[in-house]
Amino acid sequence: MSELADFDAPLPRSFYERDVRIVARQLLGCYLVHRRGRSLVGGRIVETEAYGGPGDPGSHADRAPDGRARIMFGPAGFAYVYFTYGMHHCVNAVCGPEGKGSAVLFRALEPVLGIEEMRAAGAPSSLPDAKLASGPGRICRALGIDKALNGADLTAGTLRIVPGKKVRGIHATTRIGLSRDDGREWRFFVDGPSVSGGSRRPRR
DNA sequence: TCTATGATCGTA
DNA sequence: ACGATCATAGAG
Repeated sequence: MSELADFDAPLPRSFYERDVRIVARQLLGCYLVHRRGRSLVGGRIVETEAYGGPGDPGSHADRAPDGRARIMFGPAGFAYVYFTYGMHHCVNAVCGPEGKGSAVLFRALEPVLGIEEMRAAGAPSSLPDAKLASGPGRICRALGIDKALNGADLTAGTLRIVPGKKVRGIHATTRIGLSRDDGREWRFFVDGPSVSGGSRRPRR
């Protein structure tokens, strides 16, 4: 994987076991990579959102802790993958101490590895390469992530996060697309063409 | 059981 | 601005 850090040296579990806001910021610049057969598909993380446990009205963990979000209450460093709007998957990394119920949602990647595979996964031909993983649903479509990866160990399985270069110029805004929220600025991104561009997106 | 809705995206 | 499309949550 050439200029990238090694797929065989993923972030350790201790990285995820800290406050979800710290982890969300430090994940920027790291690489989310999925090994599919012989090939690697992934990119540089440029946008994340932090979700707290009970008490964060925007978090799935605030609603039904024994439902789909129960994986959020388990140990850190595992994937929480859910299906929404009848057609999209979204992927998170469980963070914080076990039982806290917090996680980081991956919202956008800058495509780096397996760009041909990303495009073949059903992206509209009008989408430029930079936008192939721009948005939580697009990340999962581009990398081939679905509920089969719910609960997967991000430190050892086929879906991993590997360290990258430290980033500067992190912006913080309110989170996108929530019906219940309290305005906390827990969305983090670094400027660039791969940042998601939904119609409800707050400006910098 | 039944119904409403969503941490979205593509097209108009 | 709207429709797709279905698992989940909340109501009855």
